[in-house]
Amino acid sequence: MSDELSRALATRGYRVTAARRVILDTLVEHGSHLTADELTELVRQRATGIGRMTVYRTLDLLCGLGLLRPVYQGTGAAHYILMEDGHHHHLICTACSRVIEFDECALGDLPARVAGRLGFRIEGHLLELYGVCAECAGS
Amino acid sequence: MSDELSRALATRGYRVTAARRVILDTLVEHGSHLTADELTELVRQRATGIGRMTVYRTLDLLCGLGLLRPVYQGTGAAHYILMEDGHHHHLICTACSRVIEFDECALGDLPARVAGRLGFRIEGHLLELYGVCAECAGS
DNA sequence: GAGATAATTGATATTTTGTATCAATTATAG
DNA sequence: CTATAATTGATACAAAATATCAATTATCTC
Ligand SMILES: [Mn+2]
Ligand SMILES: [Mn+2]
Ligand SMILES: [Zn+2]
Ligand SMILES: [Zn+2]
Repeated sequence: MSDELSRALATRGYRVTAARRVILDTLVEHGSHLTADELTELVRQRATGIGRMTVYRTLDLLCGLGLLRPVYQGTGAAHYILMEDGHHHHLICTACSRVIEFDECALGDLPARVAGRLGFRIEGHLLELYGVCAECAGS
Repeated sequence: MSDELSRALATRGYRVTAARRVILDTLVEHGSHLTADELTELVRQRATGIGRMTVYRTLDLLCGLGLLRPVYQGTGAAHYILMEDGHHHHLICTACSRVIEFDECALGDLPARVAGRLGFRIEGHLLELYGVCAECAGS
């Protein structure tokens, strides 16, 4: 929910402005995987006059809070994924670049083990599995 | 080793040219996390006259073969990580952006389970754990 | 509510990063 | 060596990200 993102901003002293609200709503409703400029386009369909810079800055803000994460998905632009509950998981076809999400998160005690050894406090993770999808394999 | 990368190119019909050899050597010896332009700089210290495009293309080639992977590490440019044995693991401090590698790979049968369900043939993965490092936490 | 204060915004300019093109070069096969 | 095709690198271009700053807006104090 975009409400959660709003609250996350608010509790850290950031203002939840009209522009930011539209950006967050659009981001959440579209379900991530957007680039900054793609998001700007969508945002401008809802509210005219929102600057590109504001979108970039809002994305940076969320990234800084660990709620969002830039990843590559083929092109040169960053695609942003929401880190709901701190994590996100992808299955990516290296042949057709298809990206599939999956929820299963069976890392077990790996994060805790690694973190403990190195003195980290873990907050989340991104797991991307690479392979060849059924369509691309059977050709 | 850069020999492995060379062989990977060779066995797929790509020529292992002088320029490519220097690029691969530099990439491996420096131990990844470089951007394309950073790598270009380093490459040019070893062999003058190597074009930026050749570096970009060689990186693309390796990415296409699943031996390399672009990730974001703060800046707007792609940082390339070597996918030795098909995988790579990061521990990233969200406070200071420090990136630590770890080898431990205890995903268990997760890849196989997810892959089986969706008809994927898995070739590798990237796991990034996000958190706060000891230095940043104790301040 | 009015004014002071500081955060935020968006236009603009600039830099950085990535891509397309193409003639010249180089590697490989025969 | 010659023919062929892959590769290269200069150049031009496009896309993406960042810097700047005056104008606007939100919040706080009164
Ligand atoms: Mn996703
Ligand atoms: Mn790494
Ligand atoms: Zn596919
Ligand atoms: Zn740190």
